[in-house]
Amino acid sequence: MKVVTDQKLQHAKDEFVAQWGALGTQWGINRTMAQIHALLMTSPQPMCTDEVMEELAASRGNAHTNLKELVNWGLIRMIVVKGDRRDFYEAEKDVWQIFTIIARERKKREIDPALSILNKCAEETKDLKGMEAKAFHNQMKQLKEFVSFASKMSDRVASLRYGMAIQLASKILG
Amino acid sequence: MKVVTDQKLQHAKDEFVAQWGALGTQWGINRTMAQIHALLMTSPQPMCTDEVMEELAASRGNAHTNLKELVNWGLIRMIVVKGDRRDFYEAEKDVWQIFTIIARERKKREIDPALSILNKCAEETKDLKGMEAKAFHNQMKQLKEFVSFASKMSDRVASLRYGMAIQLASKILG
DNA sequence: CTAAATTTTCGATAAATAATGAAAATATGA
DNA sequence: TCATATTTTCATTATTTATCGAAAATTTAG
Repeated sequence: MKVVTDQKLQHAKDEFVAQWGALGTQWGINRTMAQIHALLMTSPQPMCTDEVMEELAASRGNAHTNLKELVNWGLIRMIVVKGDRRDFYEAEKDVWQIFTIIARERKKREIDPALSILNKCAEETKDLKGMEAKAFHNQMKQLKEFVSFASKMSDRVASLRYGMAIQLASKILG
Repeated sequence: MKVVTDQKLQHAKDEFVAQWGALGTQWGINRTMAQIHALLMTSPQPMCTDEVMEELAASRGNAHTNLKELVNWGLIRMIVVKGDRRDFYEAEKDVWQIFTIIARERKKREIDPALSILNKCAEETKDLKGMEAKAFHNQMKQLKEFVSFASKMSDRVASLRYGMAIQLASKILG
């Protein structure tokens, strides 16, 4: 029975890692990064680079680069095991933490640059005369205001504690 | 003065189209699709395929494919001009509409598939014994519940009218 | 200081994705 | 119906992005 359990567990884990990796590409992060994240989120212990390489059949360079990138995001952290000179890594497992980290990162990559373009185009056309120029300026302004609003919402929500977020959500869903 | 205005306007439009296109790639949609969307969002009239090709220096195949894709998303619509057998296209310009369309599409591509993986992995491990299996199952469950919650929120918010959304937002931002 | 272990970098290669352009299919008006 | 305009498809090519793997750099123990 123990063996069967282990097999089933291993199967589910492998599936999770593989599928999460495939999803990652939909998501704007590469397969290996998403796979490492999945692997560490479901690993009972921190893992070192060689274990990650082995588990995912990835090269050292690839494993290394993506481990560092995940550390940059804040989705995993480096762990020092004393008496061992290798670096180990463990994932943030709290779902709300994961969510806020991803929200911040996406805002940085997707919302902020859009806002800067919209601001620039709105600014450049604000004094122009003529129907067409006014229509363009107005469209930029509308977009800009909306994106700016979305940006603020994103910050606000990501800064809430989980409990507060749930409370807020109940107002929306209820 | 008219010429200067036209030049400035043209410059701002070109910039918007180019930059929006570059942003699109960050976004999981290809450059041409984002450029066409930018172009049509800021065009006073509907445009036909050849006009789009010309404006973006894109091939017919590329323009065609991405126009159709934008129609599928619901971000633009086909317009029939009588006495003209070409297809014309115009963009949805309302920012709240644009937002809800994109939210729906992202949910479909990013949230729903994640939820299905998490459900499967949680289901497969729900009866397993042992610490490790329980920990894995619990992690899947946590993730699943959160993603499912995010999915409901997304639906709910995207179904609101703009006025309601603003009202709700004021509770959050205020 | 030296040697071994480990991390980091990076040019080369592979894989995935986007774009082209021409041929085929379809629709329209005479 | 036929000729022409327009749309659609898709094999080929180009571009971008991801991965490899080995060399260089760094760290640590003795």
